[in-house]
Amino acid sequence: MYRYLEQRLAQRLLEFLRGRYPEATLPAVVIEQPPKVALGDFAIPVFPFAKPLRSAPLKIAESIGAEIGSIEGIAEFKVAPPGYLNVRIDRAWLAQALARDSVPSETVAAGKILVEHTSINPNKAAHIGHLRNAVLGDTFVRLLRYAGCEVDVQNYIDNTGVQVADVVVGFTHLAKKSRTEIEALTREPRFDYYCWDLYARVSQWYEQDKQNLKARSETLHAIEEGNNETAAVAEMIASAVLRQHLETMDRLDIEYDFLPRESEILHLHFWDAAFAKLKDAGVLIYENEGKNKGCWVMRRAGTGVTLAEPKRKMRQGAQDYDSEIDDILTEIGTQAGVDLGAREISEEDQKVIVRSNGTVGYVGKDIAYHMWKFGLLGRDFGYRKFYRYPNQHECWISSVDGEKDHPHFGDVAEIYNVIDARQSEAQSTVIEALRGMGHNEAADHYTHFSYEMVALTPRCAAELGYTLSEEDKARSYVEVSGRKGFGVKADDLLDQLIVSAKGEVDSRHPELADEERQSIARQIAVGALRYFMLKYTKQSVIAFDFKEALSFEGETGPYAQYAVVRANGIFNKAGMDADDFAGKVASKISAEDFSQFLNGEAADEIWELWLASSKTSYVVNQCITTTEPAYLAKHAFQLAQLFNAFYHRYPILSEANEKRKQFLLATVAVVRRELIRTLAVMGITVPPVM
RNA sequence: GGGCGCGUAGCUCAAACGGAUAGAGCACGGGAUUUCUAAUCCCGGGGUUGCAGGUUCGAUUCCUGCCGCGCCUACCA
Repeated sequence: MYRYLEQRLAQRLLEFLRGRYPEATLPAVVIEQPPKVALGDFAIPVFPFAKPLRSAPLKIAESIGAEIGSIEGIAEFKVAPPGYLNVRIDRAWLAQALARDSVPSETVAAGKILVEHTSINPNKAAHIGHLRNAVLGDTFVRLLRYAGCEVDVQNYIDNTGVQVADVVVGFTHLAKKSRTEIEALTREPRFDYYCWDLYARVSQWYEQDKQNLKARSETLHAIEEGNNETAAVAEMIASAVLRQHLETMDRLDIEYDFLPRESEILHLHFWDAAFAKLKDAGVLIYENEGKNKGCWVMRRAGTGVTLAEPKRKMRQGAQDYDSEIDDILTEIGTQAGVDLGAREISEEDQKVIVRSNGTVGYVGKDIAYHMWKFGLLGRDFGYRKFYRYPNQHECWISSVDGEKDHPHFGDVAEIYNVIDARQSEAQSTVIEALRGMGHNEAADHYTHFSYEMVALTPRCAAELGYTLSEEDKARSYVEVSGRKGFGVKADDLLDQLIVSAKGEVDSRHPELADEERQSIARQIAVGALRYFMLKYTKQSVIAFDFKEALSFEGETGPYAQYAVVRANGIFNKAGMDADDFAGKVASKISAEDFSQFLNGEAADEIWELWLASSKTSYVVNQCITTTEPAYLAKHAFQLAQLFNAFYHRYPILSEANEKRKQFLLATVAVVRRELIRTLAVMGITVPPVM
């Protein structure tokens, strides 16, 4: 509702200004939120209008407030020095709309959206870095779905890379296991943990003697080749580890629709199709000399002069974009002696796509894969059922020979790739390749959802028994490394959270059956973990520390869950059903009652709760446009915090004035509803008791 | 060397688009309801937003330079 009102206000303001000052070129109207509710609910800084209108900010604010006329849902305009026009929402109007839970119709962009996340190499157990990726990705999927978008979720599996080869080498050369022995191991519950250790051992083994690396290249070659014993073993291992990753993520309620694998990109010759198109478009250049002699190379993203990017940014950002900029940029290019059609790329700006031996690197495969995503490749995967979730949801996997009946993946309008910041150059290269082939539309709808890594604090590393170099000890964090077996495994962390939560539940609710306490503990653990991964903004490196991650107090998931449990407690005590009450709120409280109980300074505190409750869709929208789910966590925390203060200050069931009691119950019901929704988008459910 | 990012309270982090007195949590000190209540609430100390300039009515936010830190920069994936 808040978003709806903001849009309406912005529109009316624009109409008014255009009508009132037809000659003046006016800056864009910005609508902000005042620092305090007492000031108002929206704030419009009018400073930018002072110069074009040749008038003092306060005067302008005054005239707008006086002349704009009435707007439904807006109560009044108030001028505030040094130059703000503050807007008060009609509190009763908004409360009624919220009580009815009326959702203004929204237009959703047409076309399917593809979100790719998780993408763990299937050669070891998932660790906390992977958890951040999966939680961010899954939450973004939920955000898009909440906004009404149609979304496919993909988890890309690199099952033919060196990482898988390494663990195969571990089984064959170090553990010396036969195929049947390995097969038996894959059925063990923590096969991925076994691989975790083996992978670390293999890395050490390579370091002991560089000759050992021969085993790696032979194995890798055999895997890529396919149709042999080594490839079959690799496939068996990768599939088993993948299955365990899916189980791990399912513990956090994270599901996928499709698992495209590199092996099919290879065996279905996606690259051949892409290669031909890239050569035709002149994106790839054959290098005749230098260190990259005999390779097909591409210009590294971000090097050289390109006009497309700055122009696009200007178009999006500036309303007064002037086509003259076009000419200016071309002029600059000419003066600098840059011929945009030039084929020469300096050696350091070259990115090798096809090696001199004719094999393609991973960026090349990624380009082909992304052409497939946008339906630009002219080829498709085969599809096979791979994993059925307990809720019967089917997850498909790529296959050379697919099943006859299958859903259609790919060919989407927009994609989001949740991949950590270290890969931003590779991502940009793929985007530039699309642009180079003339697929600007696709490139514009390609978003690298970039985030920073999860690292360990030196203290945490010490707790886990790792010995650090003096240099590392001095750092504020140390990068995790699957190769070294250095990190916190996802399942271990979740197990630890569950144990910790279970202890709390046991002491608080000894009357419950153990099974029930276990289930509550799981919900709390998932809430804590998912919240923890979401509360940091994407570009912040999470320096992981057990103390922070295991906390259930303050700005945490359990804090927010607890607020809902408290709200439920009120209704339970009153012998009412919370959802049922929420559905009838609108008919129970008249506009006069709302008006009476929400207006006046004393009501500001409760109004703040209603106002915050109205912001869910506003926040969801903000999260999507900025690809930043952290705002959602902030919203949940704010709702919970306001509610807890309210809960403490206002006794509800003992309220003598019956109308006021109904109003207070309505407040609880609406906040509860919005908090449950917000948590659901974060993938967090609420236990019956805590 | 080049590219990207970061630097805010003792610690971990907020402050989208430049806006009103830079906010939370943790930690620390003090306090709270016979109630729907303690995974909670209230109060308190804590800050020259790395440094120096610039643009602006206004800068944590934009620009330039410097200092410090991280990541990327393979014919690995």
